[in-house]
Amino acid sequence: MNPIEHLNKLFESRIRLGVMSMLMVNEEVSFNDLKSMLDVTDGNLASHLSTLEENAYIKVHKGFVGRKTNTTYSITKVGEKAFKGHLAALEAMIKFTQ
Amino acid sequence: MNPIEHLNKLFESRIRLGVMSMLMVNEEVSFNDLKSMLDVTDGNLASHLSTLEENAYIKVHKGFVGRKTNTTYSITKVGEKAFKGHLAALEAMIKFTQ
DNA sequence: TGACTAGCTTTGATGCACAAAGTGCTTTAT
DNA sequence: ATAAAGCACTTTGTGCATCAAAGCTAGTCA
Repeated sequence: MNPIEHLNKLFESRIRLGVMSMLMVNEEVSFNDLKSMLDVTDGNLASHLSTLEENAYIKVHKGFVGRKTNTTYSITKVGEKAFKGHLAALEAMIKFTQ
Repeated sequence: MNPIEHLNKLFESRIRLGVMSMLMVNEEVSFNDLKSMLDVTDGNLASHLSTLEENAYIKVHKGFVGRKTNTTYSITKVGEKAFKGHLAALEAMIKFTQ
């Protein structure tokens, strides 16, 4: 049995992994919160977010806080399923090693 | 708290992750067994193995089976520690998301 | 008006993953 | 003896991903 065959390619990036983790825990997270919690540059974050969005793992909501623009992100059903699948694969791998 | 800050960069590759898993479970694994279990080309495997070796995570043993050459790999203390640290970080992240 | 924030996009450099082919050595088959 | 095949690489080349930095647009606050 191959211990790694069910790992999701999209989640090999620590940043995308972090984004998904944050979005599993929080209903909505703003661009700036993601940026500071994951400690990345805005450009870098934006590009990872757009890959996740292209794969329909997350969705974007452009809104306001007071009169300031505020973009938030949330996980989709598809994304949740993909992420849980990945976690299951990781857990299987961890069990495998014990 | 950043959920991904303790993840090990070397273990972002599924192949290196797979090699380490195999070596956690088995005292020694041959080149060909790794190759077939992880389903990779020999060149690709060799290059990942050499990265792991450069980082002292694994060590090589060149021997024989009968009269045929047989190279096996095993995990080092350093590698075991690094891998366990990575697994702990993954587990923390998984817990974080639940 | 002038500085500042938010959220991107673009650019460009660097590095990595991977397949494929080549290599040197040995074994096994004919 | 010669050919074929296996083992364990190394080399080469391509394409892709990561990332920082800079640029950009639109709005905000002083």
